[in-house]
Amino acid sequence: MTIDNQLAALRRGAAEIISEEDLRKKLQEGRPLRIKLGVDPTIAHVTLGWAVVLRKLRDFQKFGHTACLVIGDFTAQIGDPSGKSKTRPQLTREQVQENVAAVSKQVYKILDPELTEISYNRDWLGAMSFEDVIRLASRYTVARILERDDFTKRLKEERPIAMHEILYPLCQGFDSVELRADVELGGNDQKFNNLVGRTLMSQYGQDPQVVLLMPLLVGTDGKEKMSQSLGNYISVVDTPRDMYGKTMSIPDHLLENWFVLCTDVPLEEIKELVGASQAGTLNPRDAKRRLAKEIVTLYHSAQAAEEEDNYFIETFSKRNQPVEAEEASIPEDMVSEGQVALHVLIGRLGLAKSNGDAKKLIEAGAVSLDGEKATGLMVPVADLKGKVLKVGKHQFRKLS
RNA sequence: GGGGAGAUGCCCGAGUGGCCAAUGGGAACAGACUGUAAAUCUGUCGGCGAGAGCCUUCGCAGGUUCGAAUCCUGCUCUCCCCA
Repeated sequence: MTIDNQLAALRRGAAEIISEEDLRKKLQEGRPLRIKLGVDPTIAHVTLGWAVVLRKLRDFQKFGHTACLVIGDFTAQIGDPSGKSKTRPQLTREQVQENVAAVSKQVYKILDPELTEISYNRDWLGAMSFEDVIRLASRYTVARILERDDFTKRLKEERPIAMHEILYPLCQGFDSVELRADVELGGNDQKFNNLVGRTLMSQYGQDPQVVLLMPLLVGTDGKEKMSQSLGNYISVVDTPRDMYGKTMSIPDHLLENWFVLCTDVPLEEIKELVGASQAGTLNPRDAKRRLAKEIVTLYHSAQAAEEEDNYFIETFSKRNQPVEAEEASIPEDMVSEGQVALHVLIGRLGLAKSNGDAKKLIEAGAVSLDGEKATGLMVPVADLKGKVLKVGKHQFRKLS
């Protein structure tokens, strides 16, 4: 594959490459490049948002380059200074390794393990003496650190900035020095940190890394970036049903963004799909169905995607009872005098946050049995068995 | 070191002794409408309980009072101004 073709593939979806010329030069050297990606050890899921960057990393692997994952077990104590997170407790190496082991199963759904190298930044950051820290800190100025958006904003809003937070970008930058990274990948919000890496590398006499930034994937809520803590995410290990359903629930304006960042559909085709749905010649819903199928195919299978598409049309478009719903049996101890308290049952089945919540849902008309709205709380068991209980828009249980 | 302001429910923000589980907005959830989209309208929005009601919440710990988010004391944290 020619360098131009490689570049084109790597450029797909990228928000910014600093700089493309540098990247070209590095690619021309013909050796396996070291592509760095920082990993937050506190995460439990690989979300589609993170997958955007991982998929880009995989693109590099396809061209024979090495993925260098840096587990930020040291930096996690600080927490990226978004101002939201407080200083977090130090995790033990064991805890971190457990998390990493759990998450790497998901990561390798995307990455090639053969070309992946994992390191922990506590190994070098934790070993630094106070003197080392001072020396590192002297390489950067306060004014430049405060250029970072978060800091500027917090300063203006009179919100606190702790001393250690301003060291965060330096820590991350130093990782690049330690790893001798050729390229650092990141979400667009990592731009500042990654550029610090460039500066520090030159200061330490290294060839500065190329920074490749991917746009942030907007979450299912259509507003915030997809993240675990906001709950607006799809995990790569979500069931095909959830994955498909959540995708269908994203706002239309996300279509293009998601197609480009989450699928391998060629750009020209995406343009057509998006154009047609905007022009009204294609129902945006159908474009979204395509998107949902692509995503399910990627993480499960084409067959699963087909099945979920059918299920979706049958259950939601045609509003039929689901053909197959998860079975749930009514616990014996809940039956008294032949009656069952419906809200308690819903609570017990985990379909609502609490019994009180379940009661409110019933009052709001969000609960139905075989399509009939439930009204009372006490229901004879006989009227429940064999019926499909629906709670909210998409939770179904076949009672037995 | 000195002076001033502040900490309220998921978030923002009212509330200065009883009518406060706490106005309002946002978020969230649900209903209608739809395409599990958007917009709009409606309802819910601390927990438990069939219910009466009970329990927990207004930075933390004590105190005053029949009664405190509201008053007093101590503590913790944050911001601003001066040095």
